[in-house]
Amino acid sequence: MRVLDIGEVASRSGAAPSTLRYYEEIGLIASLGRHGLRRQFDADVLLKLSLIAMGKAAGFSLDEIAGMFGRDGRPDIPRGQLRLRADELQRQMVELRTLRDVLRHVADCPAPSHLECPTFRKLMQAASHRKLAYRPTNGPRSGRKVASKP
Amino acid sequence: MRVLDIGEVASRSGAAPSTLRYYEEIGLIASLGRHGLRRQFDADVLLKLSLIAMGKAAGFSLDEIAGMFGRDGRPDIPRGQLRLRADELQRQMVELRTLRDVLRHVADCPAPSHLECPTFRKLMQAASHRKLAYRPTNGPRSGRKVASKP
DNA sequence: GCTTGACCTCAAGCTGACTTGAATTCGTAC
DNA sequence: GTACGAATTCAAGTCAGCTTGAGGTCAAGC
Repeated sequence: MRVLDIGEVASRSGAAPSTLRYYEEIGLIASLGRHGLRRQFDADVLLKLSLIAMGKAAGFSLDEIAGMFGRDGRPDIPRGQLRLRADELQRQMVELRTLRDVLRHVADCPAPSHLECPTFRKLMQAASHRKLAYRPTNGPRSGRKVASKP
Repeated sequence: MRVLDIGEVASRSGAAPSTLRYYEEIGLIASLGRHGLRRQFDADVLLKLSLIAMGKAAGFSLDEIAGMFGRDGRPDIPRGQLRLRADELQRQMVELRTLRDVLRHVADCPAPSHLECPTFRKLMQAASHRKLAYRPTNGPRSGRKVASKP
């Protein structure tokens, strides 16, 4: 079992030490113990950090990501829920693709002003059916708090 | 020229009145004036709010969005920036797809623990080349401040 | 044995995008 | 003319996800 100290985890994962400390504080990752003052981590933490990075990239909050790990720190989500999440990601992807296409169109459209471009106006029409809603910071949903393990 | 008061703009756009006031405060939208205390808006503001919504969905900050309107209040979006953003959306999509695949795999994988499943590990390997980096709140970049018009 | 440099803790600060609350002011309907 | 409801202002609060800074501690290398 390889043991890494925080500095190494930091440089390998790209996360700042302060971030790792923060993650530990909120119970998202766990350290094995200390060497003097220095936190020591199992090398597995790198894998977990990758998962966390992916989750963040996908728009999940840290709370939600934390909910995806079981008591033993292993990923452990009811399979049905996983499939639901996957489907939601699928939908999100479709939205992103649409948006990407809009942006590309607008970037390449030769009309002097976008308001004069019929394609743009049409896209705007389509978009304006969507309602604005406030979502504090990022992430599709905020729910349970990250629990610090007792 | 249709004139709407703030309540109507709010209900049509889905943005809360407080949000509209906030947008006006930072110079993102402008009101025509008042009827008594009530702000009055040109109906055009709805289009602008749609644009703002799209911009937000695309990951632009309000600052950036504000920068996309010319002096006359018409959208005037730098094409290069749009392409960059589209490319970033592309990358985000790829991440989402990977995560979706991970989730789907995990949902269907019969291995007792995912960490022991070679497929899982391989997917994670692929993902782990990505570095984590802190981006304060949302949006890939924060830049100029929204200027209130003099 | 001393220095060095990376780590530690703890509280506080920051960013963006709003919301909330208290106290107030209107226009309109009765 | 008075009550009502919706809007107003302003300062302060909120949220996530960290970073920063001051002051302290430790293990390893010389």
